Amino acid sequence: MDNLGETIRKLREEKELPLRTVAAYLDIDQAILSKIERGQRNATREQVVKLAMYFNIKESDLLVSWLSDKLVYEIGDEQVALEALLVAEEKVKHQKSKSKK
Amino acid sequence: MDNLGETIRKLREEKELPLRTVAAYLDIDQAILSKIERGQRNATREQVVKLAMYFNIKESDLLVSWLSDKLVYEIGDEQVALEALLVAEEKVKHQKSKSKK
DNA sequence: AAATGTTTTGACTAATCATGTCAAAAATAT
DNA sequence: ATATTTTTGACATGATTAGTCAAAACATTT
Repeated sequence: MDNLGETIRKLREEKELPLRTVAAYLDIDQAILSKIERGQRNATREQVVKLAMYFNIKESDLLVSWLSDKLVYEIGDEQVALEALLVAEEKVKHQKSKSKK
Repeated sequence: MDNLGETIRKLREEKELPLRTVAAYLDIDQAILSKIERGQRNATREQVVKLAMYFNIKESDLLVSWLSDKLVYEIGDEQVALEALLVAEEKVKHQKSKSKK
C-alpha cells in the first residue's frame, strides 16, 4: 500500500546505509536515488528488481508499489481517475482471459 | 467500457465520414487517425476533447476510454497488473481526500 | 477492368520526456 | 568547525512520442 520511495528509504535507514552505497549497487548517481526515494523520479523496472534483491524482499511486492506509483502519476489530476481505473481493470481482466502465450 | 479507437470508428462510420474529414477537424494527418482508431497510437488529451465535441458525446465518457487505454498500455504484461490497479485506486482515493486546490 | 476514393503501412523528422551526470548548496552528524 | 550525507538544479543524451508524407492495399463505382 506504500509508495516505492518511502519503502526503500525506510529499508535503507533501518540498515543505516548512505545513499551512496545503495546507489553504487544500482549503478546510478546518488542524486537519482535521493529523488526516487522522495518520489521526484520514477525508478526503472530493473532498479526495482535490484532493490528487491538488495533488501531481500519480495520482488512482486516492490513491483506493485512501483507500478501503482506510475499509474497514479499517469492519471495526473484527471477528474475521471477512479472510473478510468475501474475500466482499466475490466480491460485487463478481459485481455487476460483471452491471452495465448 | 470500450476502447477509444473502436468507439470513434463506430461513430465515424455511422455518419459515413472518411478519415480525411475527421482528421482535418483534428488538424492531423489521416494516417494518425487511422492508427488511433485501430489502437496503434494513443490520442492526445486535446484530440479526445475535440472528438467528443465533434461527435457530440459526453467528454468525460471519452476521457475514461482514453485514460483507461493508456493505463492498460502502461501496465504492459506485468504479472502484478490487477494488484497494482487496486493499489493505485487506494492511492488516488487517499490523495483525493487530502487535496487542497 | 479502369478509375476513383479510402484506408493502411512504413520510412522519416521534430519535439518532448526520461534517465542520467556533475558540482555546488544545504542539512546533519562528529 | 569539519566531515559526511543529502538535496538541488543545470545540463547532456537517449528514447519515446507525435507527426508528415508518399506509396501500397483495399473498396467502390462506372
